[in-house]
Amino acid sequence: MYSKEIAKLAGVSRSTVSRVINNYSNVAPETKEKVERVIKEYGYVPHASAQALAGKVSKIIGIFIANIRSGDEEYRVFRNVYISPFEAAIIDQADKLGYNTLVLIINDNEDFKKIRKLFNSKILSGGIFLGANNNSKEIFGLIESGYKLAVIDQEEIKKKNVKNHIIVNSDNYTGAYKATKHLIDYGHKAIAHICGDMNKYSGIKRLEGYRKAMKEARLKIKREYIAYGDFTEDSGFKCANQILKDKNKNKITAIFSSNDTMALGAMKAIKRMDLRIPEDISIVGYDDIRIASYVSPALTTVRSPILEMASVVTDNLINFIEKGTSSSRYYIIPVELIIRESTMKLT
Amino acid sequence: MYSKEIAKLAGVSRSTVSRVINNYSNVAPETKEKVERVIKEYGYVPHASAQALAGKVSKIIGIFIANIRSGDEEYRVFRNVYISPFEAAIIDQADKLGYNTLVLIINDNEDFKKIRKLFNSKILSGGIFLGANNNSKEIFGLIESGYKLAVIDQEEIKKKNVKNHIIVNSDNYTGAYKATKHLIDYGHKAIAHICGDMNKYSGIKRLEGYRKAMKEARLKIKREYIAYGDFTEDSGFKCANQILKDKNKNKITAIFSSNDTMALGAMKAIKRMDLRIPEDISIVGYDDIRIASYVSPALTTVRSPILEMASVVTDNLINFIEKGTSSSRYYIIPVELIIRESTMKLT
DNA sequence: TAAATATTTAAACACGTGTTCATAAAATTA
DNA sequence: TAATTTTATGAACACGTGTTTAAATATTTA
Repeated sequence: MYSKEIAKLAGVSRSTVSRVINNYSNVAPETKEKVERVIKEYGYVPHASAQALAGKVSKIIGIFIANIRSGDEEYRVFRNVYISPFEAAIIDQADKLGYNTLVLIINDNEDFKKIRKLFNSKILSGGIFLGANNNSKEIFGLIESGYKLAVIDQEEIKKKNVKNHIIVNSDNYTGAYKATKHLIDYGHKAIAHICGDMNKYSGIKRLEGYRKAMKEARLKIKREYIAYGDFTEDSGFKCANQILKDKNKNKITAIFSSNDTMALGAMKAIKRMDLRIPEDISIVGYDDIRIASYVSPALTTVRSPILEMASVVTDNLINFIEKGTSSSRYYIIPVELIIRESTMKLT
Repeated sequence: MYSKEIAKLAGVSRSTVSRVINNYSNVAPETKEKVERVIKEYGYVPHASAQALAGKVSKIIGIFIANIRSGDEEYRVFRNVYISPFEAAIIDQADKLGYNTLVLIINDNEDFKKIRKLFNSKILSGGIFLGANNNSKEIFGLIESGYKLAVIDQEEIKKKNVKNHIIVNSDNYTGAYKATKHLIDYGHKAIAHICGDMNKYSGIKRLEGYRKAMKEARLKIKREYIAYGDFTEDSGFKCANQILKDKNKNKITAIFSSNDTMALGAMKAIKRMDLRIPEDISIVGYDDIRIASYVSPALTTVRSPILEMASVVTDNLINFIEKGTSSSRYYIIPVELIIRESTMKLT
C-alpha cells in the first residue's frame, strides 16, 4: 500500500496525499478529511526509506553503550546494572517524543566506525553515549564530523573545534563529597577510597569530591587510603583486601567506594576477613543500584536521578536534531545521599 | 560522499562501483581493487535508505519488550531484571551477525501499531518479542501479516493460518518440576506456590511443573497452597502473607515462587512475620537474577541459559530473514537448579 | 586474419516520497 | 462584470542505489 494507491482511492493526486501527510496548510478541509479517511482505512504508512531519501530525517536515535572491558564474560554481556535502567529511561522518553531507539554496544574502537556508518547512511539522526571514557578522541571526532550527539558523564569540552554537542552529568563531585562528609560526620577519620575507572569522568570527579571533604576536615589522606579499581565487583574485592591488609597499622574504619558494584565486592572481602559491617568498617557506595537495598546490611549510597538525567539528555538531543540549536550545552544534575545500614557512628 | 563521486575518483562508472560493493563476479580484479581502495580511503558507506528503496532489506531487527503493567512507576521504567540481560545478549549476537537492533518497549496495544509501522516502512526486517503474553492475538496478527518474528516464552502455535515464526522457550515445566522436587526431596510436604502472571506462558508452565511434582509424590495441593501473583515484588509480598496467614493451621514449610523477584517480596514478608528462612520456611525462586545470590540467605533458584536462548533465537531469526525458510520452529532449552541457602532439609 | 565468444562497462530505468512550479479554480476587489 | 488575488491541485523532478539491457572491448577460436 503506497501513496499512489491512496491517491487513486481518494480521487486526488499523489502530491495532495503527501501534503496531507506533511500537514501543509493549503489543502481544502474536505479534501484533507477524505484523504485522511482513506489513509486510516487502509492503514497506510509512508515508506521510511523513501522519505529519508527525499530529504526527511530519520526518527531514530542511537544509544551507544560502552562495555566493561575487564572482568568475566558473563558480566560483559549482562551489562552494567547502572547503565541498563538509564537505557530504558532514554528509550521511554524518546518514544514519548516520537523517536525510536537503536542500541549499540561499544566494545572497541572499531565500533566507532559502525556509528559513523549508521550516521552516514542516514539511519540515525542523533545519538547518546553512555559509559564512555572521558575526553574520548573517538567521540570528539564524531562531534567534529557534525553528527548530533549527547554524552552522559563527560567533562565539559573546551576544544575550539569540538562544539555543538550536549553533555549531561550527575553531580559526581558533590555526591562524593556528601558521601565522605557523611562518614566524617559519623566520626570517622581514617577513611579509604576505592576509586573507579579513572578513564571515566565519574571516577575522576568522585575521587576529587572525596579529597575535598577530607581536606576540608583537615584529615590527611595517607597513601594506603587510596586503591584503584575499575567499577567491577572483582576490583572492589581486590581493592578492599589491599586497603585492609594492614588494618592494624592503618586503623581504617570506613571506606567510600566509587560505585555500588565495587562496594558489593568490598563487602564480600570485608566479611571474609571476619570484620563486621558497619561495626568494624563502615562503607558507602554510589549509584543506588537495586541490589544496594537488598544486601545485608543495606548499603548507604548516593543516588543519581536517572529518570531526570534521561529526560534532560533526550529532550535536548531531540531539540538539537529538530531545531539545530545546541551550542555546547552542559548540564549538572544534583544527587541525593541515601543513608542505610552500612554506616554507623564511631563511638 | 556518494557512489557517483567514488565512481569519478576511481575512473569508472557508478554501476561498476555498485557491482563492487555487492560482490558481482564480473568485475576485473584490478578494477575491483582500485574501487575498493577509493571506497576505503574516503570511508564511503552506501546510503541505507537508498539501498532499502532499491530493494535491499534493512539490517535492523527489533526487540519488543513487554512492560510490566502493575506496580510502581519506577519498576515500570527500570524494566524487568530478567529481561534486561536477555536484551543485551540478543544485541550482542545480532551484532556478531552484522545486524543492528532497535528496541521498543510495549506498553499497550497501540504499540503494536508502531511495530506494524516499522515493518511497513521497511525499517525492520525482523523482530523478537520478550515478555509477551501467551497466545497474544496481536502477535498472531503480525505473524499473519508475514512479518518475520520470533517469540520467547510462548506456547507452540497450532493455528493453521499462523505460521512461519520462531518460538524459543526455556524448559519452564521441567524447571518448576525440579524446584518442587527439590523441596520434596528435602522432606517438605506442605509446599505452597506463588504463581506468576498467568497470561505468560512461563507462569502457566511453572504452575504445571509444580502440580506434576506434587502429584507424582502423592501430595495433595490444598486450596491455600496456591496464591496468584504477577511476577512483581509487591505481589510476592502479598502472596506470601496470604499463604502464611493461617500457618498454624496449614503447616506450610516451603514455598516455590514462580520467579525470583516475587521470591524477594516473599522473603520480606516472611522476615516481617518473624519467621526464619530456611529454618521455618524454605523458599525457591526462578530465573537466577543477579540479586538472588546476594540476598541473605542466598536464594535457591532455577537458572535459564539466557545466552544460549539469545543465540538460538537470534541465529534462527536472521536465518529466517535471509533464507526465508522457517516453518514454525519450536525450541525448548534445558534449565538448571541452583541450590543455595534458602532451602533446608526438614528434620 | 576474421569471426565468434567472453568479459567488462555505461546508460537508463525503478524504487516511493517530498517539493517546486505552473496552472486551474475559486474568492475577492474594483 | 471584469480584473485581481488567493487557494487548491497535479505534473515533473530530485533524492542515491541496484539492476537490466545494450554496447563496447578484449579474448579465444577457426
